[in-house]
Amino acid sequence: MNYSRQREAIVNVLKSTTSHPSAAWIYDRVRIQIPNISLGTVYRNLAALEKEGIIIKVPVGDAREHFDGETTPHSHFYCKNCETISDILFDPSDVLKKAEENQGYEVHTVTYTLTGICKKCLKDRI
Amino acid sequence: MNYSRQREAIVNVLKSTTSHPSAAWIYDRVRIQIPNISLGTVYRNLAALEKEGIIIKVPVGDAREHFDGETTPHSHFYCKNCETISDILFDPSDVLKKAEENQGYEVHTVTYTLTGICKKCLKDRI
DNA sequence: AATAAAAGTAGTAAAGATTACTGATTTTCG
DNA sequence: CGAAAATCAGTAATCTTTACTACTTTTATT
Repeated sequence: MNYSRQREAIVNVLKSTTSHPSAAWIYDRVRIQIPNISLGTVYRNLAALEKEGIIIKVPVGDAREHFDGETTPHSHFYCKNCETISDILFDPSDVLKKAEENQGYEVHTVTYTLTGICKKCLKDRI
Repeated sequence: MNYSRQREAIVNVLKSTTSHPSAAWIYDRVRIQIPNISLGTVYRNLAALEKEGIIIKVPVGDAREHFDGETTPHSHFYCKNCETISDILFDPSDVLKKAEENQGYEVHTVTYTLTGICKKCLKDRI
């Protein structure tokens, strides 16, 4: 994997947010630094970075890819109302071992995915 | 929620497979029974059924929605190579309670989401 | 430093997935 | 039965992702 200014900027954007953004959001942010970067470049690099394990994908089931620069084991809550993804501190890595030992998978990532209504939306009485 | 033949057919297709299909796959199957059903109808009903808790969405992070007619607590493995989603038996419901009690969320669904390479693909030496 | 192969990019087009809209049909319930 | 509400088919529009191509940058080697 050779160096590229574009990829470095993408990683920096992703490592400096906790918002689990989509490709389009990352594109908008990186364009502040590199105005003529192409959306295809963002997608290509996100895929490459994920393959290398430098970033991970966050599964939430909303028909969009979301990415996370934080790769240490943790979990995610997806609010169906405001569509925000928040980190939750549960560490699922014991499950990784169990799945590899008992079920024969080669496991790359594990996360709990919780869906429901977040604190803020509950308070705002949606 | 009023009755409709289309919705009943969609539920039946979904309850009779363990493949965690996408909307397009469900559409193709339902069309065998109801040839002039519309894709929009499939999407609308899947969303309505999910809202009612009759089916759930399976989060895998592949930029597509996947649905599951099995709503009892279990977990999912997504193979990055063959893109198959398989059930794994881990019950994550203790985490649901913890999240509601300690973190104040209203939790609707919880699942472990594992990604990696499945047994079959490992054997086939991809 | 010069240079050639490999890797990466911008820009655009195409494909795939989902949502929105409209006028017609079906369901429900008095 | 008959009217209001819900649902539908068909289509268009939008959003998301991938593919392609000619050009540029990086890397390794001299």
